[in-house]
Amino acid sequence: MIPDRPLEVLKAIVRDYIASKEPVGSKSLVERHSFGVSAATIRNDMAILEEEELIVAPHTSSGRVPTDKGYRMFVDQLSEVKPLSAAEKVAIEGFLSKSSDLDETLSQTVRALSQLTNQVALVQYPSLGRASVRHIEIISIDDKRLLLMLITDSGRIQQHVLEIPGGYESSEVEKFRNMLNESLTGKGLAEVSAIAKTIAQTATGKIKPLAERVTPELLALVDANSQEKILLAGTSNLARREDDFPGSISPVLEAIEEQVVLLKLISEMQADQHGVSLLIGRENSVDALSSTSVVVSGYENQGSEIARVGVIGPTRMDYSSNIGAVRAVARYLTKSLGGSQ
Amino acid sequence: MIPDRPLEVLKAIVRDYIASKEPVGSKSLVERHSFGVSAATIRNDMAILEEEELIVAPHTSSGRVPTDKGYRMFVDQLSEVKPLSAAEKVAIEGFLSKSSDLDETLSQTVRALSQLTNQVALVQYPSLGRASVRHIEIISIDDKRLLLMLITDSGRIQQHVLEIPGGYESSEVEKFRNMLNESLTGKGLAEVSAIAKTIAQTATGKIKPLAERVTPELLALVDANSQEKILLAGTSNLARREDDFPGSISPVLEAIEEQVVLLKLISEMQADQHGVSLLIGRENSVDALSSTSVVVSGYENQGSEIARVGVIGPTRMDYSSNIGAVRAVARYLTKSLGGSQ
DNA sequence: ATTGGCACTCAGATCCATTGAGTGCTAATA
DNA sequence: TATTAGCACTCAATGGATCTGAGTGCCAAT
Repeated sequence: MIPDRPLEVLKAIVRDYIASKEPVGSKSLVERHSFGVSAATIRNDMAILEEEELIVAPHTSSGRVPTDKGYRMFVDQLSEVKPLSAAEKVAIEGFLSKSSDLDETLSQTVRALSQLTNQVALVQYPSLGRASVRHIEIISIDDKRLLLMLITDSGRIQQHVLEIPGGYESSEVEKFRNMLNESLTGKGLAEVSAIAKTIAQTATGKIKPLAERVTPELLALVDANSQEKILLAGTSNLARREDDFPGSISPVLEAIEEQVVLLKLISEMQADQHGVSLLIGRENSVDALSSTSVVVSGYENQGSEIARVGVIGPTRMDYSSNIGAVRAVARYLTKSLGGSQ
Repeated sequence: MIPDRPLEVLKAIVRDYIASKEPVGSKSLVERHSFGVSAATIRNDMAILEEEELIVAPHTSSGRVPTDKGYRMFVDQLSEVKPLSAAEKVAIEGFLSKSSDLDETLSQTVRALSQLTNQVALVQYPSLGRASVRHIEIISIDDKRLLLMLITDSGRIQQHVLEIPGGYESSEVEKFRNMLNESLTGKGLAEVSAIAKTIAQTATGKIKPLAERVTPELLALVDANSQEKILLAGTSNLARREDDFPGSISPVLEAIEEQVVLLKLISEMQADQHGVSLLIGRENSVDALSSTSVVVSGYENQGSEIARVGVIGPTRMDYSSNIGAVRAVARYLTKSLGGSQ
């Protein structure tokens, strides 16, 4: 275990390094913080930290820089996160309280979070999981085309236009729609597939061709709905911190645009203390993101987590305030969804 | 007017500079192209070009670099654009032929274009303009909430969830919906406002409160529909060309994230030759975009342009192939919309 | 356990000379 | 008149060489 003062030294190093981006040395450390001991003593402490691979020297006899492990220890020690300022709270409320529309709410949220943190913000759409069918609608667009809609209880709406080359009769559509809703409303998305197939098979008469045409599309919608989706905002915030990335930022941006990878990443993260979960540097498995950290939290609807929201930025980030912001936004989001659901 | 050979020299300079990013000098010019004259002669020609501010020397006695004006002259001289390769055509077809859903089509398009050009691609959602109402739908979500939908003939679907605190009766909703559709279907979005208000005013009895609640939301939808929207893809392509931007890329990325600005920009562009329109460098009014060029084309539905699609990249871009790609994608998009509309 | 002292290290800044691609000009040439 | 060869000149970039200073590690003294 690491003794007390060395731990304090680590914290000081992390804070100073985050603030200055300069490797921090024993002397500047004693100058800026009042440890009550000499630089030589601090050096001894730093030797311990280096031994533990919590800090590292970029080159022989230069200041030290925290390692991923160092950052990790730092955030794990973080007993309290920086609360939002009143102004920030007002800003969030203003952003989120306006709409009862899921799409709008999420896109406003992600923008708010990116502005709040000056990082790239991301929010995951509520997906499959425990989502269930709230309503299925089939709307006639013209004589040959229908609009099929699936609304889930998480508020997500998915639609698809399909063509019926031979046309259709609206009474049949009506009948079929009612059949679908009667047997599917309230059912979990996972169950939809089996039930819908049964309906399609048992359909008779004029409805049969319609059912055969619509059912696969409905399943596709369910699929699309269970397909994860992410909203991003503030990519330029990453670019503004160019020098925090060794070579070029472009691989980082590429990785972030790659939604599949990101989704996998944030889905696998487990919330720890503060209800927030984070991956620091190489703790995540994506190579291009090895000098970024990800901070996410879950947001809830009806008491259970439905998706995640967070930020991604350089490892050298202000963890305390980012954790605070992510947590706060996640809560507001939960509240905002709860209110309108 | 500029004589023939100097013009050829300009073209050669642009091409070489685009390829190498190095200021190009008279000697390398005669080496790489067969002008049949000596370097000294080329130097004289270059003096003319410099006089006309078509090229400029980054520092005294270095090679020359095209100015915005030089690029402009270059593209205006461009008699034919690079056609897509067979492979590229196949790629586009593969991308676009899959869906009849506007959202999907556009998002696939923008991704295809960004991959094709290795630039940031953008596509504008069809908006107001000549769009008209195809259908209005009101769907009951639960006993206190309705989903209001507006479908335009451009295929754009806009929806909004609204709460009716006091609940509603489905027969009234039905009746009101029919009223709306009867008077609004086929009408231009611009006319909707007036008509809807009349309906709301003439509504009587039980429908009245419903009408009063729904109408403003409907207008908001029309508004949202006329509100321009842009889809972006491939931002990391810009980052990959970092060195083409003097200071840092981050202001460029910021400007691109600023949809309002971008929209204004591309809306004001007038198609010239090739059915494609471009802004080179400072020809656009956005300061942060002074070292980028924008290439856009319109795509059509039912014979008239409904929105635009294009790319944005460093001034030092391969205009020929980008123009070709944008034009091709715009055509495919028109075709793809036409086919399913 | 802490500290003052000291020799040592090394990245980064500064200075300088060299190099070479490129220019502009002039006088000769076709 | 248009082209060219020749030449002096410019200047960014390159590559040492040197200097500087923040910072280290270690040791002997407290």
